[in-house]
Amino acid sequence: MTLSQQIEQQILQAVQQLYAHVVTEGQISLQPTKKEFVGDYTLVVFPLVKLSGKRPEETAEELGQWLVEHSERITSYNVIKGFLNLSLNPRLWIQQFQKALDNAHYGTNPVKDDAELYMVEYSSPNTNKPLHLGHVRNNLLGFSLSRILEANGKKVIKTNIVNDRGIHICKSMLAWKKWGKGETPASSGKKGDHLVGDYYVAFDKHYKAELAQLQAEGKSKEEAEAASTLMAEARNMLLGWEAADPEVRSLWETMNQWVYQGFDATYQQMGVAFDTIYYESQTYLPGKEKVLEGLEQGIFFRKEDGSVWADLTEDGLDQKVLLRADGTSVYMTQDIGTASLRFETYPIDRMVYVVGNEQNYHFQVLSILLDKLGFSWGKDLVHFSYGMVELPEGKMKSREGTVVDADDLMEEMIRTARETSKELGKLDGLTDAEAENIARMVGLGALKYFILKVDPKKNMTFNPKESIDFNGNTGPFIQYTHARIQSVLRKAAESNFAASASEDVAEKLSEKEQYLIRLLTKYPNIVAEAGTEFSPSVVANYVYDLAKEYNQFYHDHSILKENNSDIRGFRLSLSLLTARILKSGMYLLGIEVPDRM
RNA sequence: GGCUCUGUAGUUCAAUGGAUAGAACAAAAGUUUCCUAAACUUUAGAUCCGGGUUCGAUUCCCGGCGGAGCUACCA
Repeated sequence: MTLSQQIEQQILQAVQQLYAHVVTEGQISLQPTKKEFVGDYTLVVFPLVKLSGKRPEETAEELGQWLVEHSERITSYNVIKGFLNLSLNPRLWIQQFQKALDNAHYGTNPVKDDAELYMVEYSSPNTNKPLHLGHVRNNLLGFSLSRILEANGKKVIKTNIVNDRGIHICKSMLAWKKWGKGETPASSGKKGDHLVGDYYVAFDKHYKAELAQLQAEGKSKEEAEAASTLMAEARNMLLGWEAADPEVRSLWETMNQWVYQGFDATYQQMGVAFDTIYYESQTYLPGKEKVLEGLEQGIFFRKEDGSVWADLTEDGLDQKVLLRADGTSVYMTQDIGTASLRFETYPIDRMVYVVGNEQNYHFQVLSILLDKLGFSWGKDLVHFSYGMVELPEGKMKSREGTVVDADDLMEEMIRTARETSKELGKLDGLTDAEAENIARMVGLGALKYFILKVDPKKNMTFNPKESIDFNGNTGPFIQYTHARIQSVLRKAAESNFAASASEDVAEKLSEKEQYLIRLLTKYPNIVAEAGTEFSPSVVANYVYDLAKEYNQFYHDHSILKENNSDIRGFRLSLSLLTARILKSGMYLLGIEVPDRM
């Protein structure tokens, strides 16, 4: 039982004794006392005045008196309006603190054999272009969420669905065939995903030129699109792919391999990984089967043109196409296939899709369709829906060249970190490799923290030129605090100063120290909240608060120069636990923290 | 039109229905003989509008207004 739960129990008793009413925990509103008031926990008494039949202040007074008399834990109280502030025996806090210190994995729960299995899908790229800013948010959220779930004792399988087939892929292939002159990543020195992306852009450019030409000849836009030979060739290539034409398949495999090598490099730099990867080319056929089975069972229906549909009007939605008139599959078909394959392979308890909120409707429909098909888990799937990343000038548009490339962005962040470190003279005495590693951690830390501190469901604005700072509420601020503590701990070790947590210091603590202890002991609640809310931002905001609080403490108190060894030892413990929690919290965000910077 | 999300300082973000709405950046002014100044301190600055529920509303409900997205035989 946690400290606050123990207090709650005693409040329940107090209410029962004083007012002869049995209340449950849910009716009690106990919260940590705000900084500007004296006390540890605050009981909001307004909800209880009906039971007491007295004014709020009077009720609070009575409860406060009873609690001080009957509880060893509560030493004093004060009443402000309807708020009863309770002060605890300071030794209780030292005990809590000691417990945290003794647990190397404080705040997280071990994953047991019988734990629930969560599968988390994220990233989900297309193989026709490199990853961009939108993918960055997706990847960071998916990866962090996986770690948060693990910290809450869940088994997690991280997965990715790669959209590796379709007309868009054929466009890149066709452009390469026409204008590539045999260029390869090796021959050009380009990253494979960028190289393929360049041909996707090249297709678009030539296609536009062709349309302009046709329109200049007097055709309407629609006529021009219908008459385009380029598009016809691309479609023809897709048919070739579907028919397993060896030449098309061979080119497809070659170019996809280039892309995967590029993606792997990006994922590695970003620090994210997957346990298993699915490819649309392997799941669309099983998806078709499921749809056709559904058709036989009368769950779906066929229109005169041959297309297959689901009627969701009873669910308040529209009709949804599942197979085109020519029998080919759509996005939904493939997602049905992927889901059923996954559930056949793994004993999944919860399927979590990390996908942008633009697809809310898609997942609403997917859930219903899976349920109709008889998959009991369908209605339980979780769409972790996050907001778009917008630029100051609005949405990213590849046609207008405003897409922020993931590789460029990371490189830019690391470069800035490198330069800043150099300017601040932080690199003295470090090898080049050490300096570079720090620049990498700091640059990526700044980027990741910037994105993860925002509530996932909100759209966010990203200004490539101004957004990312290294001061204030940022990743580097937290990393810096950690490095600073490590420096103190190194020096303490040199002087043979030991960390300790004697209860005798309890009465001697400053307000800052007391507050820091309270903040530190909140960490398990934060991890739990992040897990139930599916929200890395909860962790991000907490580690920032903690770092800020520690820096104030650090500024106001001497650690190594403190003569009283109990106090010095305690401050060392405080530093130690802060560093450990900062590191742990940042780990949950997928952010590394350096020991010096 | 319908559905979903969203609206907080100049800007980017916080706030289980609770006390005087917190930070950061930008602006102004300070702190280095002392454990890392990527730090610390101070000043100025905000809940889109109108109703309702409540002892209490940034939060919940209704109605406006603004922003984003979906409503594809693209993924």
